[in-house]
Amino acid sequence: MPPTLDDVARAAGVSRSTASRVLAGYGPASPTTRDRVHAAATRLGYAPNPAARALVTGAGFRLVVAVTGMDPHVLDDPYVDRVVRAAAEVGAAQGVGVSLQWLPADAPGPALARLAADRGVHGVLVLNTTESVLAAVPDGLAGRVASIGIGSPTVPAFDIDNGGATTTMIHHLYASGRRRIAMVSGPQWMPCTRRPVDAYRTAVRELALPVRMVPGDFTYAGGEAAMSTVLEQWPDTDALFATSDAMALGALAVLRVRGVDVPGDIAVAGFDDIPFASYSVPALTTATHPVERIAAAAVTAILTGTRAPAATSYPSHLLLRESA
Amino acid sequence: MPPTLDDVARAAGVSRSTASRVLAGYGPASPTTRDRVHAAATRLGYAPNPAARALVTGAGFRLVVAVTGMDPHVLDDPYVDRVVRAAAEVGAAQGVGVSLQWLPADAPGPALARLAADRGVHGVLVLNTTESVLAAVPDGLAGRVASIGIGSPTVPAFDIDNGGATTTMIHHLYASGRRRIAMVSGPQWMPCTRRPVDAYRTAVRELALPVRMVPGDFTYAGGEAAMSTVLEQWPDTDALFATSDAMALGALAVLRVRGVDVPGDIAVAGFDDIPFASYSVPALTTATHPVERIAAAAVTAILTGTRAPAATSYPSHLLLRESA
DNA sequence: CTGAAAGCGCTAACAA
DNA sequence: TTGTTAGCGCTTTCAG
Repeated sequence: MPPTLDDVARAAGVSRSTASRVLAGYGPASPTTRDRVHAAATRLGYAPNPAARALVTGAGFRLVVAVTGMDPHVLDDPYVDRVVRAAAEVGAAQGVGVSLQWLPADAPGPALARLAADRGVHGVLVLNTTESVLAAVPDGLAGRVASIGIGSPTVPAFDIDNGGATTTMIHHLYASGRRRIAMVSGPQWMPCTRRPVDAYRTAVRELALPVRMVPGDFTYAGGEAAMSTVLEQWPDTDALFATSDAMALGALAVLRVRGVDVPGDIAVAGFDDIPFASYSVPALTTATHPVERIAAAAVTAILTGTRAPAATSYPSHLLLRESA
Repeated sequence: MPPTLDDVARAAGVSRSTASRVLAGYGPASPTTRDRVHAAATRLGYAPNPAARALVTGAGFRLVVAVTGMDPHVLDDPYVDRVVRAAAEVGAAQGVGVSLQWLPADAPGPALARLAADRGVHGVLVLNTTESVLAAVPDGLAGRVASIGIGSPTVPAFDIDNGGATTTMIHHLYASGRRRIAMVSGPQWMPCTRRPVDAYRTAVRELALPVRMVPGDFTYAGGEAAMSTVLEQWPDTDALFATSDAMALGALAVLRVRGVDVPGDIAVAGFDDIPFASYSVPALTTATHPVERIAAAAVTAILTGTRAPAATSYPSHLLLRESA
């Protein structure tokens, strides 16, 4: 049987409450007592029972990653994998585990209510969220929710600066001589699509370039379709910025089949820096997407319970390779 | 305040223990009582407090994914991401979270002991494990550990049949006319490397083909190096089986640079079916690696506490594309 | 600065 | 078939 706090207290010759205080680093305690308790604890290999602690403090011990989407397939995404992985790694240090679930975009209320009622839930990290989902976050969850993406007055946001990344990318393409730059955006219902679109519009207006925008869906197939559309609609396009590497790789495939030289005829840039972006032919120019760091920060904010700033933005960095 | 079991019992006009029994679906209870309790529970929106339950049952509420390796970087692997993701999804249903940590291959003892002592740990899923790690699993963890990879008398194994996959792949290559088939294995210290190697040796012996084996490390760069070695050592090689898609893609890159036609001159096959295997040029022939299903089964075994069979093997399926 | 006492919400003997 | 009882291990007032 693992030692309990009582064992430690007895070994140190103090009461259980004193031992508790010392080990929590909380209230007053004489140096002597402090030392004795710590010594006893380490000697016995004492580890607090998280269940007992959770019971009395009312805190949960599980962090839920809730992914907004139309259907449960939104969970099948390497991006989600990375977030969960990072969360599971950060949580390990504090003894909190991570669980993953889908949050129906059209009716998030019940699921959120369930999370709020579940005493086992320490906090919630929402992904791909929308305004309506954020509006449906119950008061019971206040202060223990964070979002990777957009935020709200009650939900702090941790997000990549994809608007800035877009601006940087367009300027890079312009600087390398491109003058007819098309962009493939994400799905229009996703809030994370807005800033890149705005940034693109602003940039091309300022540079006096034509607006060439095609909506995409972040997938390889979507990238193929978008590239075909662009080629058909604006045959003289000399650069394409796709807001995901998967779409950029799809675009690359279409251009290869059609015998279009990249980057000679058309430059192609992606976004995310997925593992194989550097192994495509030509190697894909893209921008980083420090998912793990963002997720770690969001999880830490939830776990520490510190009042996080309304929005924390993470810079993206250009990765210049061969395709643009 | 969320309702407690006492509230439910009072609302149903029964004692707390009766309510507990009914809700647990455990002991005896008259149909009337049963209905009344259930009705009260749903009316009140009762959700049991997992901490209280864990405290009294002594069960943990956290499943630890422990990845064996030389250094903490072993966690930076999409494969680990997938396992953790699958575990987090399965655990969500039972209210258990997942946390992730590295298990030093050379000194797994202390970490394992800590896991065994931590009352918050429900069970442990070990990855990439070795015999010595399995031998170091403390008794305290008995019955709540599972392995994806090799197993031991106390640790049930859930694994892909990579030996069978190898045999199938070699026979496929043979059937398509290849007679000088090289293989790039995984790192030799990893137990999961053994069966494919044995299967390869057996297959080529039976087919009266030469043995051409190069050790790899599962990485893209390792695949490049291995391909170069093969070309140098056995220039007339007409097929390469790499035991990871990443290595196969590296091999493909080398062949492209050297102007070797794939699959015309050399057939290349991988293993894993990573997301972009189908988008390489030529599209990669490979074999599936149903990680999520395996992980889900292992987690379920730990969670249900059922005595799992010593080893469960999952079949791999050939995915014929262009490269072989 | 320290100890006594109460109780978090639940399960599981045991008694009725 | 049901209720009573006794904790699980910890934190936290409240007295000393």
